[in-house]
Amino acid sequence: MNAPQSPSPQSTTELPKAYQPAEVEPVIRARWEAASCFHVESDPAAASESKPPFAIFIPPPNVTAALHLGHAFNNTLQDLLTRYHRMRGCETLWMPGTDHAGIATQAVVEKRLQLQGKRRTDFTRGAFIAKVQEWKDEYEATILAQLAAMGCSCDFERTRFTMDATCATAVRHAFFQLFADGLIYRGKRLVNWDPATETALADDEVEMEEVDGHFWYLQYPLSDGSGHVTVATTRPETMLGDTAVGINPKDPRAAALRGKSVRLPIVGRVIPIIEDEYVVLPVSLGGDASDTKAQFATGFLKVTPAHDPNDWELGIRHSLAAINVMAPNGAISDAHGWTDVSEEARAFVGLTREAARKQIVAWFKAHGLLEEVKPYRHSVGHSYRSHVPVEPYLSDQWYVRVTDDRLRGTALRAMAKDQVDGALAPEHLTAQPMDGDGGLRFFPSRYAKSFQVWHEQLRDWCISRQLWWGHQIPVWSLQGMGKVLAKHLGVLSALSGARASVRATRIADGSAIALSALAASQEECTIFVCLLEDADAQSLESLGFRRDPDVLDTWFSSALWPLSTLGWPDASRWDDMDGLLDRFNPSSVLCTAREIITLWVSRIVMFNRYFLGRLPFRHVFIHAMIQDGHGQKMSKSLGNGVDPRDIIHSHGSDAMRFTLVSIATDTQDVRLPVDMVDPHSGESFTPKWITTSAGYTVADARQVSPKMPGKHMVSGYGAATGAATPSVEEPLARNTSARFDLGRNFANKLWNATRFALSNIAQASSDAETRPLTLADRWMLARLATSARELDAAIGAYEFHRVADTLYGLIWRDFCDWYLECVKPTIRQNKTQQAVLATSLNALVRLLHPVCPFVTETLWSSVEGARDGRTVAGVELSSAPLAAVASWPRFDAALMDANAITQFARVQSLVDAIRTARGERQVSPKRKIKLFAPEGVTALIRAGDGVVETLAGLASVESLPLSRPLGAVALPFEGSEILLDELVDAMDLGAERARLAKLIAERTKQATGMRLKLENPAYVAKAPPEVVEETKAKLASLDADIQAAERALAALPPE
RNA sequence: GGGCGUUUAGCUCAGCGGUAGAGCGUCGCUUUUACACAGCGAUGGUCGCAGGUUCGAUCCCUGUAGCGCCCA
Repeated sequence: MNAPQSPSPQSTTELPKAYQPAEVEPVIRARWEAASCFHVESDPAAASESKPPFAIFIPPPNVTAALHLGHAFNNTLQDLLTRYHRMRGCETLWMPGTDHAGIATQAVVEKRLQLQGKRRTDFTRGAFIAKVQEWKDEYEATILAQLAAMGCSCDFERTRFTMDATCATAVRHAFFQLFADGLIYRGKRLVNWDPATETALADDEVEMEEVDGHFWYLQYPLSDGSGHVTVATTRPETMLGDTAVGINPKDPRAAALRGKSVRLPIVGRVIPIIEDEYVVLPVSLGGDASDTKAQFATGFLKVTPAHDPNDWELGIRHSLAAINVMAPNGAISDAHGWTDVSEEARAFVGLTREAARKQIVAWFKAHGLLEEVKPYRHSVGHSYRSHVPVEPYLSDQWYVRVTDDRLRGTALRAMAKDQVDGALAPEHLTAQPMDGDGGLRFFPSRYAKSFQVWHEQLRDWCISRQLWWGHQIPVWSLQGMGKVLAKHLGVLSALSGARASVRATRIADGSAIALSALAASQEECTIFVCLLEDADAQSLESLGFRRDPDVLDTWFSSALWPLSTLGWPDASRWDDMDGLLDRFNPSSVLCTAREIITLWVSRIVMFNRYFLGRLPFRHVFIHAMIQDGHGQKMSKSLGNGVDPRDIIHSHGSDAMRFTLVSIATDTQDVRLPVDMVDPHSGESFTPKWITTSAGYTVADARQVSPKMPGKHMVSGYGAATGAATPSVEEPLARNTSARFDLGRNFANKLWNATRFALSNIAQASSDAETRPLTLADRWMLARLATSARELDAAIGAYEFHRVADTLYGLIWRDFCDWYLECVKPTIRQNKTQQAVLATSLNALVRLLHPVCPFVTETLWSSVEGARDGRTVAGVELSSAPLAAVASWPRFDAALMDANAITQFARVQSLVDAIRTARGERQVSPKRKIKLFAPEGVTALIRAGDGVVETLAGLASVESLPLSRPLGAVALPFEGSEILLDELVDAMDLGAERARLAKLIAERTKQATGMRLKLENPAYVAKAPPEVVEETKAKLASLDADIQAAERALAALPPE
């Protein structure tokens, strides 16, 4: 860090009347940047002061698009934690960066090319990647600018990107090690295939959608001509690849059909009838009537192993062929494994799957083999990217064997013991105990279950993607007869085992073959070579080896984020990274949303533990998802996502942050009603909503200016869908939301309170004296101390709305509404009080800083200056050049003066009672009144050092006179009667009677409730004694109040 | 079909065993030199519904309905 600058005392006249975030924020950001105060040094000596480490890795946002309010929420909470721990004296690192988001980013770039009539394949791979890179550069810059605008205290000098050299090196090393350790394999499997983008999708990239479809009932003739069976299918087009018909062995018809076969229509293929428990029995034959499938089933199942995951399993059990009848684009094809194409079938080759479905159904109908068609609503997997139905597709893919105990087991064993539901299965516990076992904790705890269940149901992870944008798989392969391939082994052995890992498989069934057995093999085989360095590729390629064209699933690189960003596996290769891995991994907490638990959290835990033997983080904090005002997730395609810069523009960064913190409860979702800002008038308004065909409520693409009906604007929905194009005449409207008024008003309140406090301290009288602490002083210090404790507890529990509530109550309610009002008459003469005020203000600014860094930093130098020479014993506030590096205030326990808190609460209720009496009668604040009260109350008022007189507008306080003054208003207070005289010129006797009668009725109702309770012997016997005592005390107080009110009523002159 | 969450003042949400709170909104009063992005006061709720446990339920349990998300 740079040398601290001494705070320059600012005269309060420099502070404008209202807080102007737009003017201040860039200045403050520059100040932080100049001080480099968010950067951690790599030099291990810098960490030698035994500062505890605190680290957060940002969930790297996709470079697909700019950040929306969901990200703002996520990052605000991370920044709160980061700034808080920095102030607490931790060595603090918040690692920023972005994610390349393979499919999503490639898709947006391809979409953009499509508008120009071009396709990805019109370019070379390198040229296309360059285009994606341009997009990435633009959005990465946008995202980083957004983070900075939000005030995020990231170590921006360390910003990483999942495809930069540092991360790429980590990815390469991780892949190599997993490959060498046998945890990566190549498999022919059914994958979730997106025929539009022609790539495999992970399970979690598939979205289930309800679709209105049909069950078609197709007759397949028995090959011996003895009849037919009827299969029910939702996907008739796949029948071209059928290789069996299944029947349940419990089906009474099974015995008669045993050993028989069917001649597949159109194709002519003769396929067996097989028996398997999996086949659903129709309801008529004893099937489960509550199972929809049983209601539609015929008992005969067409089995298409190459086009259905369940059929694939059946195929393995019954050794059936898997015949793939589709091309990667989803069209019927005879070029991808289908060889017995009949003349009749040839007509269908080349049709899209949709067309093929129609024509095959038509064929069956035309040939009298379509028995029936029934409508059927069912859920169908769709690509989360292209939104077309996903095709189960047979292809060669790379997998990570995450089901291995070395991965899944370590992730499960990492869970905190008390968060594990039940007991972990023995197969997850076979590995040796590892550092970090039981050390992973979820907040809120219920999310631990999602983590656990996901792992228990885990399947191997398909990591290859048929894309160009991403980390290309570092495996080179060559096919050929085993003994021919064996000739290359000499060259391969020249590559050291530390640089290359070699494996061979048989093409026929994909089974492994030992390299030593290759020379004797007559079979067609493939040699796979995984290289650690590209430098070795040339020698392989000269032998005819070719690199796998696919890239890795984005999550593979994301999963390495806490490793790769710190230079793993070898930090010495990079500048300024020595020692970081050991200091900041494990990190402290991961902050993210629940949708990421499976995609990301799980995989980071597995990888970090596998490669480093450590937890990547100790805590996982899952926050709510921000929805729009209609309960819909903010999404790019709907354009209902709000750019945080819009909110910063309308309300300021601190306002946005404070409001976001205040809505961070532990629920799953928070709704944020969104308004629009008219670019023509600058006024915000509620846009005109429409409902899309998919049922979403969105702001209509074009909106009319509410103030200038001739003018129009474009909504986010309009821009996102292309339904309207923003122009100079019709600009894109910014969003805003009245919810952020809370934060804006709050920041402004602090601003003005500070102006006021500073001016009073600055204009202190020359004859000001040192005096004992007043009740209000002691109370304010006690409130600060207890609030600081509450903030520590709330942050420690990741219950952030409690942070906002506590700060709001402390600053607005306690400090502004009460303390400042209390000290107004005395502050200029009372040196002690000036010290309390300066100290309180200073502590408040520190306590608020993690939530509202800009306004607090702006006020910092003035507030620090005002404290100069004025400190209060028991409050520890070490001086600092910037709020960002100031210490978190510490308060001696002795300051938590319970007596001051109780007594001040009595003062407050007395003031409230008098104010209510004034308010009810609309008495001007200028009018000073007289109070007559019994000794207990006047003692309290004396203890308040003038506070009651000031706040309640009292001219005098006197003992109760023997005779009640005419026109005095009586109030019950703490069971006795107090009189307000000269409150009104003429008493409205009727209103007075009504008020007292209403008061008596209310208290009597309450008292009756208490009395009934106390008359219940079970209550007195079983309720805790202190609760019973409390009830008795309350009842006594109510009764006294009632009596006082009755006396007052009786004393009113007759009408 | 399984899991999770949610239903509390007009709106957005806290509270989660001792007969209900906040912010905004609404309605009064106040332009009193910190703040009208304000102050003071008021109005407003049979805490989704039905059972149960308990001396006592908005809070715990069971059932039920609506809404939302995740997984199959």
